Amino acid sequence: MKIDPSSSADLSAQIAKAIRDAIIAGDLIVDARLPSEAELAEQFDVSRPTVREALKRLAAQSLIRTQRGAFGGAFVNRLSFEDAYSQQITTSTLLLSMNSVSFDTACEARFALERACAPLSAERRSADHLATMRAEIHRQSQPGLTDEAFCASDVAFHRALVDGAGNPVLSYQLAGAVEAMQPLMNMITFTARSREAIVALHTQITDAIENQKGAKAAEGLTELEAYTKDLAQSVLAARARHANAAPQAPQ
Amino acid sequence: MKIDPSSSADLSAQIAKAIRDAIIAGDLIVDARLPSEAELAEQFDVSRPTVREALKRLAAQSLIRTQRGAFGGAFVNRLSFEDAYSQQITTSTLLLSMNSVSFDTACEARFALERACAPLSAERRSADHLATMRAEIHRQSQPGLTDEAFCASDVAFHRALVDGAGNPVLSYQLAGAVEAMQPLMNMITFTARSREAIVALHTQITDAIENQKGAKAAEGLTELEAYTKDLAQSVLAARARHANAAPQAPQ
DNA sequence: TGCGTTTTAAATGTCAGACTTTTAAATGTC
DNA sequence: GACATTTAAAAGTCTGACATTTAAAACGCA
Repeated sequence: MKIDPSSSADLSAQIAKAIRDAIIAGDLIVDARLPSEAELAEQFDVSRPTVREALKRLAAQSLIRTQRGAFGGAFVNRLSFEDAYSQQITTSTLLLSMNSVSFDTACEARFALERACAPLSAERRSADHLATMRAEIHRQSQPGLTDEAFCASDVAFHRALVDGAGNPVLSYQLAGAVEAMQPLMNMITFTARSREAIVALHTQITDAIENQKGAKAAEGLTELEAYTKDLAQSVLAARARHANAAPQAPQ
Repeated sequence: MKIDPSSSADLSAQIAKAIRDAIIAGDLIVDARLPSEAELAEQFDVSRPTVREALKRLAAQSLIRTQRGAFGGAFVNRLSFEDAYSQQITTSTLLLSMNSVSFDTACEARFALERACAPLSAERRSADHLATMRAEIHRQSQPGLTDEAFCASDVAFHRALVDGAGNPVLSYQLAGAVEAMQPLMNMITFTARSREAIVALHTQITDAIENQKGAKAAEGLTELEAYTKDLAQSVLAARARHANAAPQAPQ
């Protein structure tokens, strides 16, 4: 584990990279204790604050955890699925919001991935997953529901569908795709009418999953994708018309 | 943007969270300049090293970039697809290596996701993507290729297949699934015989993509998945037999 | 006036040393 | 042996300083 003193990069970044590489290469196994900050400072020939900055970088990626007190220190963290989920969601959300990705592109990706889960989910879904899906559909039919709550329930429904496949790796990958769409979905105002159609499609999909008809569930998802895209398009068109009819002064 | 001084959590973690939330909420837009470290220290009523640790946490997630010099500082970073790719790959790789995910589970997830791209790729693939796929197949048929080079070429082939769908969000999501498998794939020794079969399946998939037969390409991927799983199973079985025949002393 | 050079100030990067707080092991006491 | 006390190690934090980088401002020269 060495750093290049002639490099122009931040020392803390170099040190973080050296340690990260050691973890990825397996030189530092899970729960292994890193040397103390003072020892690392001596090893890399830098000051303790610099080492600390490097360690904070690793902590931000959940690669290490720190513990205070005697026999404390920095330990290689076992990256849990939960940690990976939330990182995935943060990254995906920011990626979508910062890169002017079109609604259609994001929507297409999300439903394509979700269709990949459908056959597995149809094969393996437990009573639990089905119950969750039914419960969320029921919630979505409640008239007084806010748009935010409807979207949250929508996410929960699709999460249950994905989790039904019983493959944690798949669930992890899909977490970003499904959850990161929520802010985009929130931009669409759901009328009572559109909610009805979505609930109908959700029911159709759930029925297919329950009857272990993977292909039929995938079809339902395709219909839902088409409907969502149409909805978004009409909302955007209406917004554009409104902007033309009553133009706002540019900010 | 406030922190809770009574919280037991690290100050730098709290500060990082406050800034991260502001970015996600859109209060800090892309390329906006954060206050200088000294100003942030005053705002949050902490010292500059503490602020720096918080900023390094954000830098580790590519949320900000820093620039030295007058009128430098920390700026909200536009999370590029490239940055998102590499984070995705790092996270996925560590997740698989640290959580005793079975080869079958990872393999299933990867091919399920890849099948989701097949119809889109068949519809939209450019000459470029097809050329890349053919070139990688050709490389894979070279007899002198090392196992590492074969695996790298395999990844490149599948990347081209995924990129052929022309959906950057999909490419981003798949990056982790495909690349993170490489270390697991490397554990399997490819004999000349198995390479032949894989090249044949790759050719079959490429032909289907070229002829815009998405379903046929998906079938090819299913066959490839089955073949890969079989291969892994036989390798593991052979390894277990060997271990029984000539048991190693436990470490 | 206009262009190139130099100066300067603001900001990050780094260091040294000190103090605080937490924690668990070691020690002592009943 | 169980419980309280001491102690030392380590992270967390602060202060203050210096080094380095960088772009804008000031300056000088033609």
